Amino acid sequence: MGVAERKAREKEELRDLILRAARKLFTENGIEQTTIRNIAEAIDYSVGTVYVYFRNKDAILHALHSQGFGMLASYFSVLASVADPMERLRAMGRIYIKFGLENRDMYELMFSTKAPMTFLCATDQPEWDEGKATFTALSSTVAQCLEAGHFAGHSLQPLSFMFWSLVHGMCSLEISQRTQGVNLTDPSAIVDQAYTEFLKLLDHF
Amino acid sequence: MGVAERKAREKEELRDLILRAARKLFTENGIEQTTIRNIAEAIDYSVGTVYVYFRNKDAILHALHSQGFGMLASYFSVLASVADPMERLRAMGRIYIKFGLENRDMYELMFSTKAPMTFLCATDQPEWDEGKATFTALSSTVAQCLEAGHFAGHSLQPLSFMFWSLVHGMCSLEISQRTQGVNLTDPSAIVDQAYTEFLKLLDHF
DNA sequence: TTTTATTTTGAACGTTGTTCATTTTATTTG
DNA sequence: CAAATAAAATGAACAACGTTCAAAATAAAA
Repeated sequence: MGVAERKAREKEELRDLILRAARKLFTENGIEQTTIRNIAEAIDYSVGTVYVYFRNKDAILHALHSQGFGMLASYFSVLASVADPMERLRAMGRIYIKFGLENRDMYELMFSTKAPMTFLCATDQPEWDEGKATFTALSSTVAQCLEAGHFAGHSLQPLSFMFWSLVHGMCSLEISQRTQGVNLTDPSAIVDQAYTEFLKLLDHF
Repeated sequence: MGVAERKAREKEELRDLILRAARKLFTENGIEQTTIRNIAEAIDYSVGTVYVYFRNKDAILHALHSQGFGMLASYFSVLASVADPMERLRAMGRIYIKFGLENRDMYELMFSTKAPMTFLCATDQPEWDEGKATFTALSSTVAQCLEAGHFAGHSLQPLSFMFWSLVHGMCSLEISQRTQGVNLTDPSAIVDQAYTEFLKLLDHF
C-alpha cells in the first residue's frame, strides 16, 4: 500500500518540477518565453508529459498566479506590526505598489491577464480564492478605520474597492508603459508622487 | 500628373478598407478574432497585401487604438458645457468609466495592451500623442480646480495622475474580471458605487 | 508594342497550444 | 521468475498564428 502513496508523491513532485521550471522561465524572461515547449525542455521531459499534469497552459498560469499571491502575502506580512488601522491602510497601499513594480510580470498575471480567470471559469469554480483573501485583508483594515471613526458616512465595500482601484490603476498604467510619452516632468517617480498625493487627501478623514 | 495622386488616393483607400475590416472584427469578436488572415479574408485580399499597407500587426492595433481615442474624445465632448472645473472633473471620471465599460476591448487596447506602445517604440517615436492629449485634457481641468482654490497644497501632475489611476483601476479590474468571485454584495454595481464613494471624498476639497 | 514600375499573390517558414496512438516503464499476478 | 496488466512518458502531427518574399499579375511609361 506504500506504492500508491509513493506514486502520489512522485506525481506531486513532477508537478512541482514543472511549476518551478515555469516560474523560472516566467520571472527571468517574461510570459512570452514561458511556452509549454520551453518548460518541457527545461526539465528534460516531453511536451506531452506537461499535459498529463496540467490540463492546459491556463492551468499553469493559474498556478503561477497563486504563487504570486503567496509572494504578495509575504510582502504584506510586515503590516501585522502596524496597530493603527489608518496607518496600516497607508502602508498597505505602499507595499502593494512596491510589490507590483518589483514583480511586474507576476503582477500582470495576478491582476490583468485573463488566463487565470479563464481557468477558474472553465473549472466551473467561480470563486477567486486568492483575490478574495486579499480583498478581505484590505476590507477588514478599512472596516477598522470606519470603526475608529474615519470615513464617516462611507460604505465598506465600495470604499475598499476604491482604494484597490487606485493602487491597481497606478501599477497597471506603469507596467503597461502608459506613463511614458505623456510628457511628465518625472515619469519614473510619478507613481510614488501620486500615491503621496493621495495620502495627503486621506489626512482629512 | 494626376496618376500619382490617384495612386496615392487608392493606397489610402485600401489602407482604410483594411482598417475598417480590422475594426469590425475587433469590435464584434474581440482581439483574438482579429487576425491578419481574417482581415484579409474579410476584404477579399491576400495576406501579403495587408503587409504592404501595415508593417505588422502592432501597426494595425496602434491605428485602432488611435481610433479609440477619437471615440473617447467624442464621449468627452459634452464636457465643454460644464463650466465649473470641479463639476467637470467629476463628470470626466464618470464619462471615462462609461466609455471604458461600454467599449471594453477598445479600452483594453488603449490602456492595457502592449502592442500600441511596442509599435511606438519600434518606430523610435517615444511620443504617445493620443495619451498625451487625453492626459493634458484632464490635467488642465485639474489646473483650473487648483486655480479655483481646490486641492490646496497639491501638485498638478501627481494629482492628475492619481485621478487617472483611480478611474483606470476601476475599469481595468472590471474588464479583466477581477471584480467577480471576490464576494461582493453587488459585483455589477461596484464600479459605480466606488466612484460615487470617491466623489463623496472629493466633497471635502 | 515593348519596357519598366507597381501591386498583388499565396506558398512557405518558424512558432504556438494541444492531442493521442504508440512506446516505454513500472506494478501486479500466476 | 515470467507473463499480464496498469501507469507514465513520448513525440509526431494538427490547426492556427504572424511574417516573409520570389513570382505572377496588373498598370504606367516609353
